[in-house]
Amino acid sequence: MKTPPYPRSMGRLLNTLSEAACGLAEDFLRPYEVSLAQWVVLSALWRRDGLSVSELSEYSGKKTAALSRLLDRLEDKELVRRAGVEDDKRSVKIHLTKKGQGLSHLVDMYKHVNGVLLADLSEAEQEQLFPMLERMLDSVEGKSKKR
Amino acid sequence: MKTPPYPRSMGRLLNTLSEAACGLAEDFLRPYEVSLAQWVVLSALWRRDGLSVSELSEYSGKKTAALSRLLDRLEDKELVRRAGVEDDKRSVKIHLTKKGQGLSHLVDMYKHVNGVLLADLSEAEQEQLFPMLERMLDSVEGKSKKR
DNA sequence: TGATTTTAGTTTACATGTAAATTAGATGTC
DNA sequence: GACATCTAATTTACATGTAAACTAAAATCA
Repeated sequence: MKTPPYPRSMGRLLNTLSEAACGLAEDFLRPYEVSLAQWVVLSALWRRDGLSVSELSEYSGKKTAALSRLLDRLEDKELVRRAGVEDDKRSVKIHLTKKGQGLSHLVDMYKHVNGVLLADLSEAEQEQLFPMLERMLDSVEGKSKKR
Repeated sequence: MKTPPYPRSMGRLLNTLSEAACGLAEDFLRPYEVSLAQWVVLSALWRRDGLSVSELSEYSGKKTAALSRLLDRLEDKELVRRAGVEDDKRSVKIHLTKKGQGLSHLVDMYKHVNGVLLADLSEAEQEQLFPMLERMLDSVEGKSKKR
């Protein structure tokens, strides 16, 4: 049973595209035994080490509850380590281990995905596409119950 | 910590958009106590009742393993019911209950999401946007390890 | 200062997705 | 017909996301 051609659903198209893009990323990361969710957190730390859980949440868009457990796994893999903060004992800063730093070249993973996604679009088309998508995002965020 | 402006990541943009669109859909469905994942399955059945698990898998893009459990919940909610097939006793057909049929107006939920997503794009822009996204999808599916 | 409210992070319960193993029933081939 | 193989669906183990409850510490304020 195929998706009916009309009326077209932008939501579904975005969803399919997003999952396809995630699939590419997962394929790329699989040899390194890092999940896409983990990569998102690591990529923040590769850019700036020692972020707090809250900062990672803001960066990644994930709730701290989700991060808490994800960080457990990154610690199990010895890619990061939690460190208490002297000034504010509620806060926890996350640091890369040597092993975690060793994967820092993966920070460019998204370029590989970008390359595949944009392979068939001209520069001019990309110039049109990005702003349209960004305006679409503005529309949704204006309507969203969150925020 | 904000997303850096350059280089732009199409993967991330698509992901953010997709999640925002899913959020809209979830908000819309919340009063009916139906999740988006459940809606996808129900929407297939509202169009054609009595699909098998495999057919639902093909339609929804979900693995049968995921559907199996999701259908358990839809059965718990008494929205669908499983029925064995005489000809092939491995196969299971899924039928809407009266209660499930009673929600069939939700089949148009995606139009609400479409409306918000496309609110700020002209007809002409939409005519450009859909084909570009579809070409992007073709690019990914050409590269994907799956299929 | 002492009580109240916020904030940071964690934990728990639940829904969902994947991969891999399992079960039972078709199918195909000799 | 009997054995090997394929297929449909389920089950299990695990990662991840959400919401809500919980803990501990900081900040506010009367």
